[in-house]
Amino acid sequence: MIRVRFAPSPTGSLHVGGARTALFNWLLVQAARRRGEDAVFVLRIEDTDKERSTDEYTRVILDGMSWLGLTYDEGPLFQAEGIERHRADAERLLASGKAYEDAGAIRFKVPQEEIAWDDLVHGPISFHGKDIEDFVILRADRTPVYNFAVVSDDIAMRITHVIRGDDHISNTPKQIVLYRALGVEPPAFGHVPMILGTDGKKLSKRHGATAVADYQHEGILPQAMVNFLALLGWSPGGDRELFFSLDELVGAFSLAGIQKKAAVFDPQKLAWMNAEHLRNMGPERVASLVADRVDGLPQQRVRELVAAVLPRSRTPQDVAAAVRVRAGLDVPQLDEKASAYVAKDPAAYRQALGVVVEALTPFDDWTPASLEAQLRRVAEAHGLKAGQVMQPIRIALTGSTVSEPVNELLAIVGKVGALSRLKAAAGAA
RNA sequence: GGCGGUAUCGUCUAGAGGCCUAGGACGUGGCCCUCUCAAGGCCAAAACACGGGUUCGAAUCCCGUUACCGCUACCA
Repeated sequence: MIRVRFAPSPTGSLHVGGARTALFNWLLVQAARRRGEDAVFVLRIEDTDKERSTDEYTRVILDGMSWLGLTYDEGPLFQAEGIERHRADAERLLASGKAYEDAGAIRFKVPQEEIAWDDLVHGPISFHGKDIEDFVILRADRTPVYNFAVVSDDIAMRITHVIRGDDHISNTPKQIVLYRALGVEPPAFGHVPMILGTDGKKLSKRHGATAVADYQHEGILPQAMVNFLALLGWSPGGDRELFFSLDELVGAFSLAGIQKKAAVFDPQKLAWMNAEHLRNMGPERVASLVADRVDGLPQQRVRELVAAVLPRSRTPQDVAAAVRVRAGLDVPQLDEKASAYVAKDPAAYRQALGVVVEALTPFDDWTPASLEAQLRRVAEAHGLKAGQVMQPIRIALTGSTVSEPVNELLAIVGKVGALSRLKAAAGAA
């Protein structure tokens, strides 16, 4: 039977570091269940700051976890709700002489002995009591201090495995002596590496997006986020790194693969991984993902547009924008490179579009293969290179210098829409 | 300062004494494909922090040094 807990502070966001700790705990539970063991995931909120609006902040954590697909079995339990027990536990230590009063507060007397444990990820770690000062467990205002409250709560929740960030290693000996003083065998501890920003410093706001919600809004898929986070500080061994579902991850997960060293969060790799996940979903599922952004186009039409656009998209936003412009829902806005291309020789751009319009207006075999042949004939007839004809079309139709091949682009846009767009661009440029 | 943790390409990592001329991935550079590339294919540059041991043999084990990180609060 294992019971683990995830204990975030309600700070108004679910930090990627916290999300990853939650993920590791969750994975540990799921993997145990798969082996037929009883396993329980408890959610505990460290809500001690009365100034914060806990309900709202807790909501953010819950939302983040559910977006990632991380379910919990018990909770959320709140640290503040255990305050009577914390006080009673402190009184007990006071009564038994294991703690003493100091300026109105209760201070724990740290035993002068070796304090060691076998860390689940680091192996044996040991401290000596003489290096740890007696610390306050109950403040003068009778509120508990973190190191004491967690222990009391984890005992009450019968937690067997504490998986948390490396920054807690130095807290662990304090907590272990507290467990013993309270007459309870300490749980197993595992400290997972921290997540750093690209400058090697602890990931913080100044690194840009640090909350899972930020990435959600940027168009990162939850599967991609989970996949990426899992691989930050953990490795299945070998070369595998794409896991398209939580289920695959559970199958590969083991505490043994957890790294000891801190990992740098690389947004570029996340972006790549997101594109992989997006393509893996396929046109069908991506189409339903962007369904609410395409103004009620027929499903079948959305699906074929998505299929055309998917290979060059990294996020659902990319897909939606590309689909909309091809469907005629948005007028193409020339991006920087496209503007530069046109500006280089506006007359040539306009002329190329002119001859294309002329050649395509009477052309009815609107298939990729025929369009390709027709376009090449046009180019040759006017002494132009293929690119001098193709690129203006691409820009006029999408506003971008990058897209699927132009013949395919024309086919997917359709004759009527393409010609009117081309004519407009030929006249306006 | 004290205590603790960590140390393989720029980044994520494989590696658990010989399989390592150190593998993969992101990113970077080049080539191919080609009407474009944010698609696809191929190639390249790029790392065992340093110094001592142990061993026939060390990226892998031990010690030291250095660097980085954490804790050292009546913060969590």
